[in-house]
Amino acid sequence: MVKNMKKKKLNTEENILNEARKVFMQNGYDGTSMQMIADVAGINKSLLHYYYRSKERLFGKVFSSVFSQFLPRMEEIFMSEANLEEKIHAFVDSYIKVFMEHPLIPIFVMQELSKNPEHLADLMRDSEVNPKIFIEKINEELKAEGIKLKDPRHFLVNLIGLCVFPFAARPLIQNMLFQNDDKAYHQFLEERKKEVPEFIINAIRKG
Amino acid sequence: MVKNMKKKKLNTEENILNEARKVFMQNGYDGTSMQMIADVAGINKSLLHYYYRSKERLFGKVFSSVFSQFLPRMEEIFMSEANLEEKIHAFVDSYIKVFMEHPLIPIFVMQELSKNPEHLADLMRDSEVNPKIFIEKINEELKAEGIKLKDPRHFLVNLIGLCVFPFAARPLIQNMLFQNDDKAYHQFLEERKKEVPEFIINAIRKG
DNA sequence: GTCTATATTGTGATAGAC
DNA sequence: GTCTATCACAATATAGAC
Repeated sequence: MVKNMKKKKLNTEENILNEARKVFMQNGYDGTSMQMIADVAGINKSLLHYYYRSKERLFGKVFSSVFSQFLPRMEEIFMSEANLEEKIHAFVDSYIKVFMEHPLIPIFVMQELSKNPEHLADLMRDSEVNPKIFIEKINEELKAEGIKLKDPRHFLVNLIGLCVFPFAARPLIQNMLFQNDDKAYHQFLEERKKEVPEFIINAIRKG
Repeated sequence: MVKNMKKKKLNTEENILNEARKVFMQNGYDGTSMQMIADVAGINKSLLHYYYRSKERLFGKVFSSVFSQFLPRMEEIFMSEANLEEKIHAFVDSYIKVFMEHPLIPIFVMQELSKNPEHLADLMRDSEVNPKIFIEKINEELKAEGIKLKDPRHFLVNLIGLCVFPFAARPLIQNMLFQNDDKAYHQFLEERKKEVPEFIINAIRKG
């Protein structure tokens, strides 16, 4: 009765976006051709242009969808009513989880933003996330806990960096530290859900 | 009297490698064409092939030169006779310095390794760096200082991640936390030479 | 060693039949 | 909406003159 009961075969437009997302994330903008996307999506090259006009526009849609998948979490977690330790745990747990499901997000986002930093302005305008009040909120939070930091931005960068880096540098880490053992690397990531919060909390208490 | 007294005009082969390095680091492998390199190097496209046979081979030379610029530092610092705190300071200071001079290294290396992880095997074979004894050395170091960590690999990943991340995620950080102010971002990096070691040492002492 | 010219394939994009 | 055919151009790479 309801539309879209069949598992696959959502409308073509959404299907293209989903498949384009996979291909772009795997190969980057420059490493992806419209032909590759068409093949993966099981349609003709021309249809891509029919729905999205150009490669750049299609990529734009893909990128902002990826971007909005991880950015809002940050604010959401830190604006909640939990205490600081709980927030740190929630933050780390949430991000390690997303990245374990979508391991290509970090390197994809950083790579493409590195090539086109100017696109960030547009993305931030649409995102409803206000970095300034966000930072101010974290600052209050730290003060309330009696933690004196010269600049809360170091705290935030450390927090995010410790979550992101193991995914961005996966090949290096997995090769050098785990002899390319997938299982061992995976377990390492699981451990970090506890290790990273402990590390951070130790680092900032007293000081 | 001596050869190469003229500042520029080293031999063509080296010149190509230097310019190719800049272009590849800025645009990545897929985002770079042989024409771009030829233009920047001020020579003809064909000469690139004359000296390096193919784009892939030229890229290979570039990549391994970049790779060997930052990998050996790691072992060098940790194999020295300094104590743990000194090593952490030396490590952070050394890497933040290199990356401030060559800010594109982190994202370039991670991006290209992410696309071709299999190349790491070759690079490691040439590099004289043995990760296994390196990790063991750090482990002993930590024990000698009375620091009990379940796995020294978390320590190492944290240490590297805290240095690398601010460069890999520069656009995000600079936009969201510093309103795209170059000066402020630069000062932030300078601060991290002190902030990061303090952060780490706090985190691991006792436990 | 360095150039011009060219071969070959792939690219993003559009026109037009159905 | 979806396809085929095609355009104009850029890509890597090679051959051959100088």
